[in-house]
Amino acid sequence: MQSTFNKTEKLSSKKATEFLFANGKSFSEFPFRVIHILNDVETKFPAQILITVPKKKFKKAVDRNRIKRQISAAYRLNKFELYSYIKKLDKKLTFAIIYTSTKEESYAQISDKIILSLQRLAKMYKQKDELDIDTDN
RNA sequence: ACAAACGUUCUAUUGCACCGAAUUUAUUUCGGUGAGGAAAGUCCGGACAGCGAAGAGUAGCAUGCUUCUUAACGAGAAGAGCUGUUAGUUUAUAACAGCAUAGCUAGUGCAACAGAAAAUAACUUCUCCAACUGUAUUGGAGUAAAGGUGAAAAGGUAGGGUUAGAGCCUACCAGUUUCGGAAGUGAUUUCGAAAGCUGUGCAAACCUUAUGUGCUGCAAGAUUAUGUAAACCAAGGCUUGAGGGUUACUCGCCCAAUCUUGGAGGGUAAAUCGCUAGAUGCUAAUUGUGAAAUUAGCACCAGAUAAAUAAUAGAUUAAAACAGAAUCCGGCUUACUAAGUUUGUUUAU
RNA sequence: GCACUCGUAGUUCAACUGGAUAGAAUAUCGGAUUUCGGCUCCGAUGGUUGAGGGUUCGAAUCCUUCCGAGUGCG
Repeated sequence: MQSTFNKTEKLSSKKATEFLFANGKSFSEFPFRVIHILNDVETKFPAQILITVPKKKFKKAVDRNRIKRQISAAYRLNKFELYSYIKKLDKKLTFAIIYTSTKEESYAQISDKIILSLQRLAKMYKQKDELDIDTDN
């Protein structure tokens, strides 16, 4: 499997975005805040991601672009563990990553924290999956 | 010394957007292209597109020495005038920097404190006349020569003149306006003559005047499929003028309510076009003081839509900034890099 | 993409279409009062009026260029 990051892996539908922010559950893993929910989205990939960096904290477009690129690079290299869990479910996962720190962090730190938060996300849906199986039994 | 231009390069791994080709019908492979001098601020000007049933005027807004450049401009070039600094000094003048530089002699308004008075100058002084009376006071008139102020005090000096004074008159000096000659496309400069003309400052105060300007912005606007309102259209009927629509207002223009029947269709979400070959770029020659223009040759150089152009590691290095296209151009403004290279100007040797 | 508004002591606000020393409350500090503290009273400190440039005799105020904060329209 290749560590791609296509247009179809990004959350771009307005409706789905509104649904996510209205009904999604969230947790924060500094310097990120993750909002996530299951939804029916037309894509080949098991998940769609939305990366945002607030304009209030980073005035310059160059800084915002750089952080977004670093996050997306970290995501595409470390997404497979999450995919393996989501693939078992019928629905697709949509989630947003919001950068909440006011400073620019190094790439090593961002990559570590992305791995951590993806693991947390994966764990939550793994538990649900197993619980469903238990109730069936 | 100052100003301008140039805005690191390469390797490996993993990736992104668009275009083309192949394979083949939803993917894969290969190749090509992929941010800036400011892409920024949005301070101006245009192109392009739509809006008004056709149009006119007003308001509003902007600009304001001259000539030129330009598609256009509030931008730029070359000049004129004014102001300031420096050098020089009896002056003259030179260099540099800046200037929203039409009109307070169209009208209105404002000018704190101080000062007699801040724009119709009479408070004190000075002079004359009258009263009372006895050497002072009161009243009337004249007078801008003197009065410590102030940012600014009503041309300056000298003489004449007068009751006292005054451009009241004369001479010289300074300025203003008008007329004429010369130079210049012109702003203007310069020479001469005339007018006692001497009229404070502020228009980035209201305003007047000249010129320009319709309004809204690519979320403009066009098309497609899904599908339907209380909004729209047509016909009939009622009504004959209440009202409604039309860019900020006025005129003008358009419609004719409520009811019945029929037709067509919006919001919302999405896709395609608009969308990148152009007042284009580079080079050379010619013209022009210059902004710039003309001609010739060559080139095709981002087009995304939560938004691609990158992430990591390493090398090169003294160190590498400001910063990321969103319809497109021309300017202005602001931000900014170590060493260096190139170009131009000036000064010194 | 357009169209606007506001920046004044540490904080919250004033300052009349330009006039002098930019004022008030509160906070801070000092003193008085109290056995001590609070309340109260008195006094002091604190401002390059967001930054630069211009107009004017004179600018917080007028004009202009930036910086920052915020609002509206589609």
